[in-house]
Amino acid sequence: MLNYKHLHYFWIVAKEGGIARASERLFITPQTISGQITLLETYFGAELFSKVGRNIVLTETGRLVLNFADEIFSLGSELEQMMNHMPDTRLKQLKIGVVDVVPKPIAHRILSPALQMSESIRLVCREADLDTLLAELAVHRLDLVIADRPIPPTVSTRGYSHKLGECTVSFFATEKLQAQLVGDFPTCLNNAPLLLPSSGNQLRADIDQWLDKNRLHPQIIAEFDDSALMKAFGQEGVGIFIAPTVIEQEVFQQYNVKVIGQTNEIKESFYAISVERRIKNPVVSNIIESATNSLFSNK
Amino acid sequence: MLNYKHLHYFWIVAKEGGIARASERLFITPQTISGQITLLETYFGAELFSKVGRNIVLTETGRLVLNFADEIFSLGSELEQMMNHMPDTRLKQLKIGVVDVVPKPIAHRILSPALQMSESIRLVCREADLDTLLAELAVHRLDLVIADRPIPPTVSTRGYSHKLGECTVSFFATEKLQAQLVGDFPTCLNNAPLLLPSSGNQLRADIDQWLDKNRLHPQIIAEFDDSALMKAFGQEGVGIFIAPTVIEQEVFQQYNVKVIGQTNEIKESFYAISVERRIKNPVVSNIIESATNSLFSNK
DNA sequence: TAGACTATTCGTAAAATACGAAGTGTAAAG
DNA sequence: CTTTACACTTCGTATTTTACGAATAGTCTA
Repeated sequence: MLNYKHLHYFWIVAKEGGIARASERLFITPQTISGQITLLETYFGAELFSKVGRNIVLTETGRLVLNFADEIFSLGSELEQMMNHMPDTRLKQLKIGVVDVVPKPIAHRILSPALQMSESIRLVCREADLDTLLAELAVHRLDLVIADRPIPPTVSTRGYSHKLGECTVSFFATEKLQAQLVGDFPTCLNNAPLLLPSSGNQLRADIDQWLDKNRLHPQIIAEFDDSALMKAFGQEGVGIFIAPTVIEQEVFQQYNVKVIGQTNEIKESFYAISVERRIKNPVVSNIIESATNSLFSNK
Repeated sequence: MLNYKHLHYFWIVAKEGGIARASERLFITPQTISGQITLLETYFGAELFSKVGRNIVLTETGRLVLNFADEIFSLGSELEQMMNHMPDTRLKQLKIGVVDVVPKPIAHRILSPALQMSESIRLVCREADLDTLLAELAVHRLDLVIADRPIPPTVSTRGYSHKLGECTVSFFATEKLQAQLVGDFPTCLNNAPLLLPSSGNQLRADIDQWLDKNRLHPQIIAEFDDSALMKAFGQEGVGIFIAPTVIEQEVFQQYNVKVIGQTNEIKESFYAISVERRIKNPVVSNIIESATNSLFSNK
């Protein structure tokens, strides 16, 4: 096994041009360095330095080795530098995956308890589709996944879904678009332009079922994986979109739209998915507990 | 100072996915590895692994460090591999610089004693102009320089010139070119096409002086740094060229030309230049001795 | 030729690394 | 639900590696 300490001494000696100068820089006596370099030469089975006068100079082989040492130790010091400039990572960081169909204000409500806890923690949020996040959860790259549905039985990943709560949804549209609608809600949805979550999401299935049951036939303009992107389109008056009733206020403010109707028949649910049945991480259990108790209760 | 042994254990553990498996591969007990990795984490001031169940997994920081470790240790094993496949470099290699104006057959004659010695040595020849070679000699990248002149006093480089011998030169030309010449040698050189070593070489200075003294005015077609290149041009009948008389045979055979004349007034000398006055390398001293004694004596 | 300088060898001291014994916590099997 | 097996860790001690002081050998400079 190559001894990197020996190689390091060799490197310094080669760069300083002598054992004496290297010893001054390393605060190590010359005889030690000399000995260690001899050991390295024995290991390699090749002379790295040759004596000339009272000095030593690199042999051809030595020059070859020096090239490698240069690369190796510059990588090493790069690594050290990186670690020095790292914000102290020993304070726990909590890695959360949020399925992109979950509305951002909801995600914020669910996660905010983590930031209000006494211990200072770093929240690391990652957004993607459910499959991707479950895969990362499986290899412990995530501590928790926030989704709009429980873990699908078709997925091989092990995991436990904790229901956080459910809420009704409202339909939003810009004032201008609202004026063009004919009839009352929900009849007015017929032939109206509609923006929907993409297939495969729980909410989408519920919406489709509800539309079917009520014999409503809107014009589906677009489908989105990301709820925020959908709202951005909605803000431009492209179509009607759907969001949880509890975040009406945020949606009004942020997107400048109005509610055109609301139904109790569609419920959007939210789940926290973890690898372990019994949550051990205190922060995670706090999040789940808070959400279960008060997320959609009296707010 | 970063401990590369610790980093190496970290690397194996990360790649094997656990301390237990790493310990089997390294033939080192788990408790040692565990301890060393803890030391590395303390040094970095960051957790590299986090426990999950009874296993450990990389933290975000750990993944970052792993990237560096990957590069560092693949360089290391590349280095080891290189050293394993190296022809045993402990057998001495003799690095010789040959000034390019020195005719190749002469260089071969001078150096051949080195290859016939009992100890097996590797001869490393480098060809360039005198200045370049002297610079490399100064930093001990060469053991000896073969030149056609002693070390110039203008050069700051320290070094000692050992005269190896001198010899007369002959003028060569293709048969066809020879037929076109008018008059006897050396008068025939007037207006004849001539190929010469480039300025700055000792031989060139001698030739110029000789031409001047004999009131000869040849037509100088081209100048060459490299004697072999000059002969290659001569072979094509472009002009007359000059080479040591002692290698007439080789020149006839190789370049298909004939001698048109010879003078005792121009002598080409050869020198061995070393850094030390007293030669200590036995092979080098053998070369110098052999050349001094028998290079141009009775061959 | 003396004195300064560089590298080296040797024996010993200090530091690091490795191991055995024992302990903790987790997951899987009975 | 208990038992067993497994993965990692802690502690004290043995071993190996690394570092140093003293002394040697060779080289350059004044």
